[in-house]
Amino acid sequence: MCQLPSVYDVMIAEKPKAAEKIATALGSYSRCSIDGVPVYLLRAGGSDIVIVTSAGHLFGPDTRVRGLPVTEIRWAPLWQFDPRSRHLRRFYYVLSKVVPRARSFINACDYDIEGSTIGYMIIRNFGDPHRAKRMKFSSLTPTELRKAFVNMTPLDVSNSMAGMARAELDWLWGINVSRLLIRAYTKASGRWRSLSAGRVQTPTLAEAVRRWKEINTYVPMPRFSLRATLAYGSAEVQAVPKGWAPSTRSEAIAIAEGVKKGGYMTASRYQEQVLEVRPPPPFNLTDLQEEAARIYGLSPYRTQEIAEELYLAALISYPRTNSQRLPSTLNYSEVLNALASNPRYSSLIKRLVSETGGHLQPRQGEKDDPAHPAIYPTGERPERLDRDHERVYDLVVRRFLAAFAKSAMIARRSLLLTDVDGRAWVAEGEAVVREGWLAYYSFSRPAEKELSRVPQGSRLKVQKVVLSTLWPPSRVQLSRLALLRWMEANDLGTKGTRARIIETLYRRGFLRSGRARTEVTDLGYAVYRALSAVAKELTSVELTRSFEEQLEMVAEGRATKDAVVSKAKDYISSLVGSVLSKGLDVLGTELVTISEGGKGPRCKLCSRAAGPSGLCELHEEALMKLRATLPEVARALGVGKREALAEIAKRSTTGTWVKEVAKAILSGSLDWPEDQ
DNA sequence: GCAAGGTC
Repeated sequence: MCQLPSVYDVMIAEKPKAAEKIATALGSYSRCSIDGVPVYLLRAGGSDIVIVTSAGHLFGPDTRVRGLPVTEIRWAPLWQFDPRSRHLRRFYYVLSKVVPRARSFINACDYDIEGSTIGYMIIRNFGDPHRAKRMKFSSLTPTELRKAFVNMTPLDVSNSMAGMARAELDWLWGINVSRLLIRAYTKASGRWRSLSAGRVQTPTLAEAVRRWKEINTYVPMPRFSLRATLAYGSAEVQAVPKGWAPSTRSEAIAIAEGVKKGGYMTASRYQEQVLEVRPPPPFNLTDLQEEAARIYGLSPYRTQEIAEELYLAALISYPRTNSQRLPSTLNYSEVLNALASNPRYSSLIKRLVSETGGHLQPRQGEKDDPAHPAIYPTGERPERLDRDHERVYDLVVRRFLAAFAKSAMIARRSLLLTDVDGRAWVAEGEAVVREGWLAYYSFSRPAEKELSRVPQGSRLKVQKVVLSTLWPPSRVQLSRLALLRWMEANDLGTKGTRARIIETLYRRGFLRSGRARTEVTDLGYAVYRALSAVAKELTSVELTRSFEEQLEMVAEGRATKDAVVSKAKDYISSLVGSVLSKGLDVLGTELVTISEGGKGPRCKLCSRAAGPSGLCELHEEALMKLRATLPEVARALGVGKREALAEIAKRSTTGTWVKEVAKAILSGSLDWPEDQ
């Protein structure tokens, strides 16, 4: 239990870890707890301070309205209506006991609009915004926190209003359009199903659709690769064309024969270039998710879950960060010493200390985060971790060690050659000449390849020339990781929500993991089409950009939250009204004909609704691309169109719909205008 | 029940 002073100022932190850091920074404190929620007591600036904490948002928008449209928003404690927020009840209880009795209130949540809102809502519900101040800090370091305490500013109400506006706009768009989808689906199919739309998830679905179409309508263009094996003494040298490529198969064959007949190539220049490769910066969450996916195939969401568990076990620092920078206040050698007690890292750390001579200057990245530094190991010794936790932890430790190590030195060697007809060829080699950070973080080690030094003018005997026809795969990717990268590049969602929102798309059945990659389902495509027809703004990142502009106006006091929200209410109500008044037809038709079969003509190649051509628009698009590319493929291969079509139908890199179209033409079940 | 944003 806690004995509170009779007069005190209360300081509200966003999360328990921050409360602890603030307490530590401000002086010697005593800590007690109520219901397991920590409370810190200390004297600072001549008064008694009580530090209490939330655990993220404590309040959120809710409504009693069940129908459509819904414009009534009530902010309510999350634990009262959101089953996943039940843990917040204890925090709510403690805040409701400690805050009201305070003399004044300090919002010490992270300095961003979400933090401003978290603290403001607590002060508004349990205290009094007129007797409140704001602490502004950009990191949780003692110096910064002390500075923020001395330089407190008036409560930043307009930032909180911007945060509330963000929440209300997201909620209005999300709840209304989701309900509209569900209702249309239920009406058209007679079944209930959970469907959803939102400012972040719907543009992400739209991007998945774009990529899915690209991949499935992809027609590979054959490339003819030549590889000459040359002998230099007892060494073998592999040479490939330099700066040119045969454009047809017959040309490639002629060249291969000419080179073989010529018998030798002449070395024109041997070059060696040593590249300095700096260590990668310490991890932010996205980089960690990328590496865990690349190296271990972990989904971004799984990686995030694991990182959060490692954080709660005090093994690593706060993972929901954008920063690639380690705090200068962190005692690096203390962390290294602690890590060295783990036999797994002791010899690596010994090596690191000797290589750096104890001079620990980490590589810092470009990206920063106002609230948190990059992810680093605390040095705490892990007890027992399962395989995936162990892997993620190991990545964090090694990336941390690598940050202090020297650059790697990579020698790129190349040998320029000329064949008897004067064409240029090149043989390449790569070697690690100094390991540097690669010794600590070996996941990025280049594949080494030898290349002996050959003096200029030497003749190298041609042993063989191999010609292979390549059908390069589409460069477009569709996977959880690819979508995550796209979201980050477009500033969609936040570090903490991106992976989760991607999972939502899978959970709703909009996306599905196929054999090798992700696919959009018929349902996902139907939802995308339906929304393009009735709420186009939801399908693009522009809605987020327009939110950002409006929120900035609110934060700067050039617009009020109520004005912005009420405009959105009007807009969404009329959107919902117009869809409802048309009997949900547009939505329902899209949802049902595409995902369930429905009535009307079917595509000759699948069960989707067909257009006038007898094909659905996806196979139609595949047919068009095939038509545009086929002549070029046939010319490159030196064969007729029908034979080229047979080749395309066989290739594993060909897009699925293109393959289906090609097979149908070959079997005669689909007309091919070019034949007539 | 539907969003997206905090964080346990």
